[in-house]
Amino acid sequence: FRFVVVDEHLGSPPPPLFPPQDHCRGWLGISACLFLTQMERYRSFATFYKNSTAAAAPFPQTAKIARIATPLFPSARLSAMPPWPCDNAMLWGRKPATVNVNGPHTHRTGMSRAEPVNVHMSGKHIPQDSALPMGADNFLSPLAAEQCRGLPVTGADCMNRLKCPPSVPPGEVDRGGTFGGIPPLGGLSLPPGVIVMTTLHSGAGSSGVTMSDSAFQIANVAADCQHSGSSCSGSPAALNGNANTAKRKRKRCGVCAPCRRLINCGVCSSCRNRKTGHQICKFRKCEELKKKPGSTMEVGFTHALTHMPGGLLKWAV
DNA sequence: TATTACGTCGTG
DNA sequence: CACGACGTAATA
Repeated sequence: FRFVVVDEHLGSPPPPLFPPQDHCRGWLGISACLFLTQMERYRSFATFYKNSTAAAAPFPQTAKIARIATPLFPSARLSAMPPWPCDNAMLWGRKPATVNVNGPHTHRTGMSRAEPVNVHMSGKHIPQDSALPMGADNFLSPLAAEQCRGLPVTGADCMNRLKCPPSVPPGEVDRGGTFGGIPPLGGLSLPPGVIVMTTLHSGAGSSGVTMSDSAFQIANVAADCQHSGSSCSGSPAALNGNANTAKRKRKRCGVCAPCRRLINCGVCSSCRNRKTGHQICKFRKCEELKKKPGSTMEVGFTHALTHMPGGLLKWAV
C-alpha cells in the first residue's frame, strides 16, 4: 500500500500544512503523514480560517465545524475496501518499494520490489504500470539525475527536483487528483490531510497484499504491543513473536532519506564497484540497515500508530 | 535466469 | 573503522 495525502480544500487555497506546489507536491513523508494528528489538523484549520478571512468568507461557520470534525478516515469503518478509486496513485514516483512495514524479520511475499533507477542503465526496461509515466521527458531525464547526484541531498530534495508534470494546466485549480499521477477522485470529497492507503496494480496476481491486508498487518502488530502491555521496545524477534525465527535479510525501511532517494549516485564506491561489491549506492543505503540489528524503526512506527492522538490507527483499520 | 542488495569476512 | 569481495536471499 501507499500513503497518499489528499490535499483537497474546496473553493479555497490549500491549508497551511500543505503549501500549494501544483507542479509537484513532492514527498511529504510517511512520518509527516502519520504525525498529522487531529490536534495538528485542528490547529491547521483554525489558523487557516483565522488568517485568511477572504478565503474563509464563503464558508459558513457550520461548514467549518463540519469540515474540521470530519475524521481522517471517514469511510474506513464502513468497509474494508478502499472507498475511493486511487488504485494507481503514486507517491514516490516509482514502483512500490519493498519496505519494512511488518518488521525486519517478517517476510511477506508478493510485495513488489523497488525499481532502482540507475542513470547508467538507460536502456533498461522501465515499467510503465506506475501512475507517473517514467518517460524520458519525465523525472528520469539525465538532468534530473544529475541534479540529484549531489551527495548530501535528501530524498525529499531529490523528489522535489524531479520533473513531475502538473496534473492541470497552470492557472487552473486542481480539484481532482492532487498529485500528478492521481486520478481525480470524482465526486468524493475528502478532508485535507486524509491519508489514503492504496494498493497498486503491479501486474496480474503479482501482489497478494491488499489495502486491508497491509493495514491490518500494521494494526495487528501495534495492537499486539498495546494489548500485551509491552513497551514495544523489544527486539525484532520479540516483535515477531518468535525468538527462534531464522535470521533473514533485513529490508530497507523505505522512509528514511536514503531510502527515498530514487537514483544511484553513480560515483560512490558502491556504485563504481557494483559488479563485485553487490552493494547499494552509499547514498541510498537505508539508515536503519546501517544500524546494528536490534534497534529498528518499526518500533517507532508502530508506536506512533498506536499512540497517535485522534485514533489514526483506528481509522486506518 | 538475471538482477539487486544484505550479511559476513578478510584486509589495511 | 572503511573498504572490497563474496555468498546468497529476495525479487523481477
